[in-house]
Amino acid sequence: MENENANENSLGNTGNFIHTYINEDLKGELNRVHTRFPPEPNGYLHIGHAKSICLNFGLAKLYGGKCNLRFDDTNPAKEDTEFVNSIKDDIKWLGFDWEDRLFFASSYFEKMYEYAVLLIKKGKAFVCDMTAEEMKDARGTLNAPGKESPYRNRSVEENLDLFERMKNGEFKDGEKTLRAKIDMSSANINMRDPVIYRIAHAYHHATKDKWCIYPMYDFAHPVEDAIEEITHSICTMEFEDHRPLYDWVINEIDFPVKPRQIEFAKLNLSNTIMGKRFLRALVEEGKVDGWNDPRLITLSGIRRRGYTPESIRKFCDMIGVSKANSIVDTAQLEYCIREDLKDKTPVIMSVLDPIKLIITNYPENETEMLEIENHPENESLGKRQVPFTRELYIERSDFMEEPPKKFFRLSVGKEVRLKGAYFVTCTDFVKDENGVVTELHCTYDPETKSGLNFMGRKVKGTIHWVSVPNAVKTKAMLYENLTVEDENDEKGYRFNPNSLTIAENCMCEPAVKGAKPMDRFQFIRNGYFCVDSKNSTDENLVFNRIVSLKSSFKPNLK
RNA sequence: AGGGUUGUCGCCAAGCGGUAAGGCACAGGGUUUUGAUCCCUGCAUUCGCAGGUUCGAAUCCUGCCAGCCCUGCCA
Repeated sequence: MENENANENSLGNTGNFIHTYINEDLKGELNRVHTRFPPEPNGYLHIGHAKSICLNFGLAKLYGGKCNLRFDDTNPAKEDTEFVNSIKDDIKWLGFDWEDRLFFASSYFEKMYEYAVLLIKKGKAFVCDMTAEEMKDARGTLNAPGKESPYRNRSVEENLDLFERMKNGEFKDGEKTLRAKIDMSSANINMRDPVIYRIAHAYHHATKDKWCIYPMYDFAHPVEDAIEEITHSICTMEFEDHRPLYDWVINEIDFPVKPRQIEFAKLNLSNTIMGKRFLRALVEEGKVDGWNDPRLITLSGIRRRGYTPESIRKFCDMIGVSKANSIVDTAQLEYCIREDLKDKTPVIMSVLDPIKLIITNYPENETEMLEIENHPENESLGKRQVPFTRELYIERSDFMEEPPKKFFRLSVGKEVRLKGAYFVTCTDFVKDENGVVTELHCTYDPETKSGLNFMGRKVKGTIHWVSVPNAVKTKAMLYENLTVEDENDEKGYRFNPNSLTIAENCMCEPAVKGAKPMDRFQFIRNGYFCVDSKNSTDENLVFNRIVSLKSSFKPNLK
């Protein structure tokens, strides 16, 4: 057990409060750490789940312990095998391994039933005939105690008989429940004789039609943890006031191992809605391209967008774990992916919004092959040949008819460097009937060829370009936040109709030919891009912009 | 007299009685054939507020204030 200095993560960050708790426990009787990640298979995992996965698997690794993957499938109405598969894929993708410890709450149903019977025999549980409505009325309020159920004092024998008949399907949904007998006047509403078993004649994804009664979370979860000999059961803050009930179940059943429930604050990201309801609505209304739309913060969406598992893990390490509810700045996530990609991603030229640049003093049918490095610092990425011709595409935003001060790009009379090629000076431009610039005329200076170490004069700007006859036309998907703030909306936000911009005429240099789904490039000055795994083909490449580059360029500075 | 919990820089977050770590963001400077990267530099006399204890308090005590969660046969 390497617990002495086990309070630093991979970033060398100091530990969080959970390390403190575990270190304390390890000084006592406990000599091992065993955690679990317990998703309900009722939807897709998102980045908030990644925080929990990194926490649970990370703790196990840190303390030389284990972490189980357990599907908490106690509510057949919401769950499906489709989700268990996607959840497994996402966890693997994130880089974590549950080894041979894949469990399902549903595989414990038999044992759970026996434990429920045990509680009945101890006089700690009873079958209740109240309807949901009656129960609600009797529960009391935040300020007033509840009333005891008239069925609370049934004999053990009667309870045993009734509970067995519940199991045997003699009653309809909602007709009866099994309730823990605790305290209807507790200030903690969770302790007011909570329902621990309900009747649901429903098809379960794993147990099919075997059961028609299902345990409630508050009963099932501590039992699952105890069966798996979990030492630390880590969950989110909203379960904090369920902990007395968790401990009640553990103690009444008298499990030999007593897992400790520890709560932490779930992740919130600025300008990002994490809620399942919101995500589902977007998918069902067709506002996004399925659960893996690259704008979504589902793990499948983020993966398709081009985020790496390393970047997500780094992010989770970076934001830390605490009990304070907080909103993490999305800039931190973007920092993590740039940081991960910057040294290992080849840098090539691609023009998102092209206009034509014609070098009037360059021969018409000539093609020069220029050698350009694939990464300014990482030489191991090698070099490539890039064709240069009289007609080029450059970025529309690299020319201004009336440039502000400190505009280091092109305007009539200005000279810039074409990356890896020559200096060019703009002499003239052409507009169409709508006043839109369509073409630039420039002259180049042969002496300024890249690599010749020309020192005659300097230019402030270097812009990227793509040879017109050699350009590979592709599509680039540019993303923004899915929502925008809206004070007039009751939710405080609304769908952002501009969350997707498609650059239909994205002109790339030939280096992109043969790119396969999930291949990543830095398009110089434009950001990191990833070949879309859904819509891209060899003939028609589609790129997703993972993230733009940071920029200190302030276009408004006059 | 409901219960639980949180409050340290714009955003995360260490700190656990010895005189405010770190990261992101931001600002300034240097390098640069990406206005990127990289490299420096700056960025809380102060820890929700008010008292108290102490030689000494973000850390202990008291009282306020604010945020979040809880009245599913969801998890």
